[in-house]
Amino acid sequence: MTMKRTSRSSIKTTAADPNGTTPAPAKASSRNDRLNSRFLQTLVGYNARRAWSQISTVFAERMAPYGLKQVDFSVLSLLAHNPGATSRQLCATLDILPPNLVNLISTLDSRGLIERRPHPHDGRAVGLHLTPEGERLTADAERAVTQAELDASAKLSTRERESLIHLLQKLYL
Amino acid sequence: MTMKRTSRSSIKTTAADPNGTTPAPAKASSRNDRLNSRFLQTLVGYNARRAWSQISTVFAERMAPYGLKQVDFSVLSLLAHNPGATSRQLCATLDILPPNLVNLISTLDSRGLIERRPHPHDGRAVGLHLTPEGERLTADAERAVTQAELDASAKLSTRERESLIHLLQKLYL
DNA sequence: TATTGTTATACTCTATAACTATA
DNA sequence: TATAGTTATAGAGTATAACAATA
Repeated sequence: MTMKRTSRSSIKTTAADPNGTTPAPAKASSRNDRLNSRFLQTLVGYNARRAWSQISTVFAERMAPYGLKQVDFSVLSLLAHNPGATSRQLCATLDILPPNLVNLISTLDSRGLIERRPHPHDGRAVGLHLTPEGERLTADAERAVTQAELDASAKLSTRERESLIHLLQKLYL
Repeated sequence: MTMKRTSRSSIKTTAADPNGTTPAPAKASSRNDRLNSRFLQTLVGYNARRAWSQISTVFAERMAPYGLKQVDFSVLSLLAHNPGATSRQLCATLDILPPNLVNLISTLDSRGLIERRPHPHDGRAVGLHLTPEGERLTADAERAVTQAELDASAKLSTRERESLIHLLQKLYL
């Protein structure tokens, strides 16, 4: 498996200089690397993409020990709370296309994390269920994700974090 | 040019039923397509990705007449406010990798929207500038983007929109 | 020795068309 | 005729290694 690069931005920013705005030390380039991006920063879309990218990095790091990518985790978590769900339902809920779910499901099956059972009412469909091992791994991963989220949004207060989520949901729900 | 699919979600939701939670009409599938995704909805990352995806769709539609994708627009807008910027600076600002900017810059050049001039102080670098046509198109595109953003975030008040942007920037800046 | 811009390339993500088996 | 799951495949997005010219 090829790893996503750990993080570009985390190389350039530190806890002491989280904004990366400190004047460059003497050894750095004489030109200023950062451009004026004031207009882009007035856009919800631009900021949402940048923020998501930042959180993604933390997410990927914390999920690596479990061998899960974001979609993998989303599928497992949905199955934990919706046993017997079908591929079609996962696709509708996560807004992904059926062909792109096939290999993912197949891999989770091969790893022994999920099980395909005939659907009780529809011979075409397949009900997906977590195995006991899948349930354990998903529960662990959910705890790790919750912690990763808190770490990635450490600059926000609890109220700010809740407010942010509420505002984001107003955009897409 | 291949068009990104206009929008999955906008087909399934309407102004009258923005959440898509209304019980399915008689003709629809007997099973409920939507799963319980309460856990995922507690995650900033998940919500940011979904919200960005939603805005992306609107953005792509509105930028299609200009023949611009998101990165294209970001580059043009940065050059409008930072004439003479280098590829290296664009990469650092937008968090993209140099090899992935080459064709993009080359295409904008071929279209006559930007110009490459020798850098005044550094023989290795190339200063990028908008052409008059590039300036006109960028100004038009910026107005269209501003309007697209307002439309895509129409469910938010001005204060909410500003608050959302502020909270997102706390995550990545 | 380090950096800018570039080429070539590979891997992942996302999308469409078309097939099968069931309904 | 429509839907669930699948196959094959194409295109976009993102990543690394390595090179030439310049600092």
